[in-house]
Amino acid sequence: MEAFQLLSRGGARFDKKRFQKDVSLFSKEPAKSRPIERLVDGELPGELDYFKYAAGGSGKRKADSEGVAKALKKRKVEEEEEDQDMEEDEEETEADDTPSRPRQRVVAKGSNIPSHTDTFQELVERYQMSSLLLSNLTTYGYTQPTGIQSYGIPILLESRDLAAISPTGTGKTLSYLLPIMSSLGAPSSSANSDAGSGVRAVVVAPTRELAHQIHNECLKLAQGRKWRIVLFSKATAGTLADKATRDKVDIIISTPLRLVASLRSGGLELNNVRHLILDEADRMLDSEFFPQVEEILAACSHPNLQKAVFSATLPAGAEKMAMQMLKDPIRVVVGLKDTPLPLISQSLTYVADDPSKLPSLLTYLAQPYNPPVLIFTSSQPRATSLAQELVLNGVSNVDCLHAGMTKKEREDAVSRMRKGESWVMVSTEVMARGMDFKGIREVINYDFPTSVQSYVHRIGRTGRAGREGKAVTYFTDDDAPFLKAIANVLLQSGSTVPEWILKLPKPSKLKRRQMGKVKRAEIVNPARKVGRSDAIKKRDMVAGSKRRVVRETSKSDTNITAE
DNA sequence: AAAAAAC
Repeated sequence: MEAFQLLSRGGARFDKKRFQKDVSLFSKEPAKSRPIERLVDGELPGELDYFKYAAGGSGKRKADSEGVAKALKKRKVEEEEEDQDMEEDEEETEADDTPSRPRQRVVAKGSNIPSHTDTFQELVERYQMSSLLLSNLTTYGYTQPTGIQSYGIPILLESRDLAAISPTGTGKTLSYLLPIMSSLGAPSSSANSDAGSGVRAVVVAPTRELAHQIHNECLKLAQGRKWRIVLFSKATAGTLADKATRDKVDIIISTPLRLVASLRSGGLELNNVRHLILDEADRMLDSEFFPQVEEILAACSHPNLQKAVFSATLPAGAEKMAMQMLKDPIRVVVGLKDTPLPLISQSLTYVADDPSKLPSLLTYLAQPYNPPVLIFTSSQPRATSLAQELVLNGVSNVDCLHAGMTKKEREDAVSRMRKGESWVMVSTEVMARGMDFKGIREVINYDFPTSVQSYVHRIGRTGRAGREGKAVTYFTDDDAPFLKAIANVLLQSGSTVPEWILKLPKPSKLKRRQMGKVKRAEIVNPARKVGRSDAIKKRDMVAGSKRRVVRETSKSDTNITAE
């Protein structure tokens, strides 16, 4: 492993000049005002109207396309009905982010919704936010609140519970950190603190790396104040066993299991916690994490506990759980739920089978590309071996990161990434959520994501804070059953999908057949055949012009955005 | 639906 890392750092093949030339060649200036096509109700932008392709096709294909059209329509209708359902207050506006960013629809739903704010300054007058916080915001370049910030911050400052759904890279972290720090007032170490003793705010996130990143953000905001903000880890758990020390802690940022371990050992009390935040809420509420979250919830016994959940994705089941957990919550949705940012240009690339992936990737990396590139694989061993393969094939500055590595290895990998030393980072789902590497221009899904949520979060590592991004997803014949779901995500966020994908049998049908509701021998094979023959046709086409698939899907999406 | 992540 060490040898591998040395190799990957390898200076020998490192040709910086050539590399820089390549980069400048390919890094086009980000369009200042990107043309945005709005979705008008009941109407699709021409580029999205792929149904027209189906017109001359077979009945089957047409039916499928109509199915998709219906699904899209249905979703719209649902959203509208949802809006109409509300007897309580509702606010809907176009939140204007910084001029360079696309406007995104913000829908706030709930009782007595506090009005949003267009500036951070306003918070000083309205909520007596300290001017120190304001100046820290300015120092770190937060000039104007994003959609989720302008709505979420007042809600949290008015002590309301909140479920916030906002796309990747739109500033969710600040949306909860700022109100927490503002309403905590004086650090509990100060003499005139009347806040009682013990930890007063807890932020829970699913990975160490993310917790670490949130901690860093928190420290920035806290500059100039004697807050005690603790990133929970093995080391800090020891010190916190001392009650006197523990009582001076203001904010804890932790992964759930770490927190639960401390609760169980009796080394930690959360009975004075006033603010509890679940970041990446859908992940925190899934079957693996939820029992731990429940334990944390139970330990937060203060009657004035404020709870809030944040995520870019919140499937119906998770949302229900969240809403049950929250008290008289306000639900804020920015953009369209479970949909990536339109700034990310997405494409699907067919690679017949697993062995064909590596050559495709190598071909891709042999050409000028925009580093750093983040590559996702489906397992830790696959991440490791892919990274090794890339190094063996002469790719420079390859790095690897997964949860099987030691804490130190992980930290080092992240810091190399932050410093821009990694050009190619191979990783697993650990990196899928929340991580904010500003420079990432491209995400490659080497292994197909296992859910729509995973896809949305993975590609959300690029296109952050108003920048453009690119996401390529490899798929094989085996991925066919899940291809359509992802293809719909592309469509909804304004990227185009090769028309032939729509000919694939519906996932439900495939699955039903695989489950053997009908005789296997009869059904499974024909089902496979349908998928295969399409795939083979496509393969032939690809063989004829290797890059066409990529071209096809990515060319036209440069100018299309949708909400 | 399924792997990865949490200690």
